[in-house]
Amino acid sequence: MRHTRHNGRTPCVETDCAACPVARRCWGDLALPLEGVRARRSMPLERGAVLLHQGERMGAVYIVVRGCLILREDLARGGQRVAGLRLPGELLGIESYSSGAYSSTAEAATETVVCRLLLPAAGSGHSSSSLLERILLKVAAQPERTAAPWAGLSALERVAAFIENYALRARVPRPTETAFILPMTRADIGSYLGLAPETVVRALGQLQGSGRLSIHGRAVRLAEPPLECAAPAA
Amino acid sequence: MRHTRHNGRTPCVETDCAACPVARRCWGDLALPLEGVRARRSMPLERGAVLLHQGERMGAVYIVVRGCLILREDLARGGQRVAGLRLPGELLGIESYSSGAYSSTAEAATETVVCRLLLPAAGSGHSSSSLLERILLKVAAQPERTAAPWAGLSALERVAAFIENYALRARVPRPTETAFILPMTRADIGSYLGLAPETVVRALGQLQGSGRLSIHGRAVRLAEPPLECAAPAA
DNA sequence: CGGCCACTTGAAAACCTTCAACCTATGTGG
DNA sequence: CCACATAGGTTGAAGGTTTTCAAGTGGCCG
Repeated sequence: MRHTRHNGRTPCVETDCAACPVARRCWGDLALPLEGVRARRSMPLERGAVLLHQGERMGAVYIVVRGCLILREDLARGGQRVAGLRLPGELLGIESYSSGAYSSTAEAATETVVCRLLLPAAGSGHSSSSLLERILLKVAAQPERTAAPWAGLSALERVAAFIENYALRARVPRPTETAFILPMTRADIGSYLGLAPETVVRALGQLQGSGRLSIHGRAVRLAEPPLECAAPAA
Repeated sequence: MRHTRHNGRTPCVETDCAACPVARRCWGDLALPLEGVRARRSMPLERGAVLLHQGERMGAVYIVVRGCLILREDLARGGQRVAGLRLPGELLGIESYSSGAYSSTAEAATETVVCRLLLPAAGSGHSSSSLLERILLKVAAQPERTAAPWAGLSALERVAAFIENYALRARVPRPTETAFILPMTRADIGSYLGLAPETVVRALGQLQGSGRLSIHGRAVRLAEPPLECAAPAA
């Protein structure tokens, strides 16, 4: 374990995940051995910092440890959209494994720590089965966690579904008792959901009016716990 | 190579993909060795046949060889939606690798042949690195091919983007010269895109009127070749 | 203080859905 | 062969939802 830098609670070390005290947050239950999974923890990225750019040659796969990354995509037809979020335990960059270039820009929505996974070169044939199997599990599970459960819903339901999905993925402890912070602007939420920012504002107002949640600025508290329709495992 | 059944052009055999004459369609360029990747080809599924049901215990991962599978999802709030398509070379069922149950019902939209991949048990630690690496590559690439490039677009643009994306994924040879068949009803397309079937009809009419494509029933011909914005590799 | 950014609100316009009717092709039973 | 039923497709008009435009508020920071 070679220390490269230090920062209080988030030492920047290159280490085996098996030795990490918070490996469970990344890898879920530890039924599979973690030996051979090596990673290098980053310094905290402050809000607004960009971890990687769309189009950049893919250099690494990251896993989010703490905070939140927002994925922005420049569209061919001009303009930008929010293509996704990455919350603790989720992978970033693996979707570029075959295309070779990152498909979106990843920006810290709040103070964020990531680990850079140390992967063997593709095609080398020297990969550790254990590592590959763990990653495959995560990659396979990710679309289900990440996929839009709000397709074909009304604006109101979309916003509600988004917030409940966020609470699940962010593992908010007791979302009906404690308020949590949405780390995005109304415009970002709108872009992500395919809605105008004003529509997000009005939908939040209606949801609050009907008692499904309460919201003050970016602080939300849910009235009912979200169904574990997706995102329990991994 | 053990024959289990036979049917003209689609013998139902359990074999090593390295020995399959059309392995390139499934696995792309053959830079990585295919040794150790074993699969069992199915009999052709006729239109309407169901390969697997939502909620069913996950028993296998399939790869589409020919035809098209349509993924239908029963929603918690009642009703159904088309959650996706699977075209030749695309994987099916891997997203249930961690949840353990299929998340949607897969129905043949046209005569379809699949191969059941013979995977080692998860967590066994006896997996072939070569197989895992190939599958990881495919799984990583799939969201990019499959993700909705029409989020936040108007109905017209959504329908256009869908058809172009379909032509790319289906590898239609010269989509501007030869017509190809969309293997879905207007209602299915609408469900997939989050639009009413009538809206799909009207959008197709407008696209034809403006010369972006021509359509007769389910046969489409494009005016301009789709940009290879996604889905070139894998 | 002034500027900027996120957020909010209202009113008009654009868009999409819904409803209802009708059409066409296909398949079935008499 | 015809009558009938069914499913997919198409069209028009009405109504609802969402977007757009415009204006205004409040917080934060130089």
